[in-house]
Amino acid sequence: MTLNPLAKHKGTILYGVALALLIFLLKWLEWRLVIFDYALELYVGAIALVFTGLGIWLAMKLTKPKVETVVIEKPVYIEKRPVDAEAVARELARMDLSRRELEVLEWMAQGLSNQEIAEKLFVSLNTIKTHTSRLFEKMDVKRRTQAIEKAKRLNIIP
Amino acid sequence: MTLNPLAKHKGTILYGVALALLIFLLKWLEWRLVIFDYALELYVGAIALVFTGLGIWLAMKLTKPKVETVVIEKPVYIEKRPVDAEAVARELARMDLSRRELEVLEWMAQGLSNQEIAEKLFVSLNTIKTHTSRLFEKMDVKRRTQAIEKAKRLNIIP
DNA sequence: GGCAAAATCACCCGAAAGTATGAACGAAGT
DNA sequence: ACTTCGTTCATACTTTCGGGTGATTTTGCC
Repeated sequence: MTLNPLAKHKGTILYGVALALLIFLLKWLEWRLVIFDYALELYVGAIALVFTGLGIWLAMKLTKPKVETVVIEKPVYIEKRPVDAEAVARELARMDLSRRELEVLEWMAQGLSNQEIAEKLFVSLNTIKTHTSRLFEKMDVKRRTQAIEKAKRLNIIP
Repeated sequence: MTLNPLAKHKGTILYGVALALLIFLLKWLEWRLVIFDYALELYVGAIALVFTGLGIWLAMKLTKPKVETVVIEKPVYIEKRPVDAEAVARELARMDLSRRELEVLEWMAQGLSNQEIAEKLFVSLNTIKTHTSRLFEKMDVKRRTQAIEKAKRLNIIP
């Protein structure tokens, strides 16, 4: 979760505004209720209720969700291709493909044209071209077919 | 999560007790503070603070913890991808690729350009283009990348 | 708040790939 | 002899791909 500077303090700002409104409300209540005998008790009760609610709301807003990790065993069919895991890892690290580039690579290996990939990812054709260019550069290949071949050989792609 | 009847209402009971204690505290404060001029404001402020805290505490205790479930797929290694040999054979028969077309397909999957394949097979570029065209037609694909994908999927190519 | 990387998009140009069509040749089968 | 099929090659044309350059926006991080 990343928040821009405004959103980061949204809670605080909301709290401030809510507090201001409450003070007006309380002043009004003070003025209205002093005419009764049991005004003070009612007033205090109301304040207690309102601020209890405010506390609850605050807590709801501000508590961070607990992250629970669930490990699910999912059967994955693996080719019995003997691979030098270390060499693969080294080459993968050297390539350092970004998430988007990897995504493009995957669709590319599925046989999609740049145009089709662009439509699938909701971006322009030019963007895909840029991605593929950097991809080929990083992977040290000249064509998409070579990229696919290398990716399959390194098990980047099933 | 299963709770016994007592534990189930622990929060409520605690809240009740806390409330009782607070009332005593408030009565005491009321008695102590009425002698000052700004007693009411202080009193109200204290109540607001205390009940805000109470609300937060309540929310913490009573709300179910927000849980973000993160699913981690743990790969379970299984021998080999199960292939429907018959279906593959049927499709292969339907395609009925010639010797030369198969050869071109293999080099294609290695990432070679048409020009490179032509040089490798000692024929002209145009010849390779003809082969690839008929290949795509037979395989019912539009691009070489699709042909490669399909060929790998059907185990025509390692 | 500012920096660096990633992602986005555009334009141009040449290369490669793919489509369409036609044609020549030889081997295999009837 | 005739047909069929695979292979070969060519020309012309369209589409896609890939390289190069530059720019703006978004995002992650310190």
